Amino acid sequence: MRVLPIPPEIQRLLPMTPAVFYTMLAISPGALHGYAIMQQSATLSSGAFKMGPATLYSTIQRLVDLGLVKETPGDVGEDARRRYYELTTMGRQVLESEVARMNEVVKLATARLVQRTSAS
Amino acid sequence: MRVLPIPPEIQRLLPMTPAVFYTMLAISPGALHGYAIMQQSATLSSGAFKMGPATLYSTIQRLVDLGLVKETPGDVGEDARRRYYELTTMGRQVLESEVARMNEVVKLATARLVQRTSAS
DNA sequence: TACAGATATATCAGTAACGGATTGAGTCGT
DNA sequence: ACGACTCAATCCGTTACTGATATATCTGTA
Repeated sequence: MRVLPIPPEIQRLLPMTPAVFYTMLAISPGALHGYAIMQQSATLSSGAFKMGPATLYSTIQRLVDLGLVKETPGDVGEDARRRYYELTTMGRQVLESEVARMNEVVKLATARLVQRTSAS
Repeated sequence: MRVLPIPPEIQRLLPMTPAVFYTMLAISPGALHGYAIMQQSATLSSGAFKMGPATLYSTIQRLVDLGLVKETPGDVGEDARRRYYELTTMGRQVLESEVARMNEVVKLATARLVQRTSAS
């Protein structure tokens, strides 16, 4: 399987902020419209992360500009207001690389949190 | 082992931004001074995350104000400029809860990234 | 003891990201 | 045809981040 190199302007947004990460994670199995992305983000984080509409739409716009997300037509006969977004191939790779980084960090942090010294 | 509940004003900063997370992770095994925190953050992220001094010191100040980090005296006879910071008990709990969240998300995301649909 | 270079803290000014509130329009049940 | 909900979108203020820069101190070395 071929993996394109991630260009530097994309590298700059790694590690991802929570808004970027949950937005991309929400649409990773398939296209979703904005409102659904908001709801999915809350669900995926067990309610810990609630994105407002301003954050959502500005984040989507940024990701589209960067070529990580693209708009796609929804099914015919559906709510005409809905605008669907999905990951591009590069978007998927970037998300995968972010998940890999998080996986490393979690292992590292788990080990680190054992060797405690002092605190108050 | 007793675990204090995390107050709502702290919950608001979860999920953590990269700057907050790496700062806290850097000092999790024991107190470090600012400059060392900067270097550790870069090391812990394999060079992916490089914090400038402005981000570092404003982040530290915020964490001190929130009671997650406190300044502690360094060893005598050391470089007098150095100011050391360590996690408070609450800070450690918050970091632990963030790591737990990340662990969940990684599992969830790994599963999600398998069930791919389409992309370009 | 003077100098160079690395270490270390700190702030400034600007930008990027975020968040709450709100608007407005379309959908659906009754 | 009314009200409740869904959905996209933007306004405006705040928070967080960044690069550049300033200032001082420490360490080695010649």
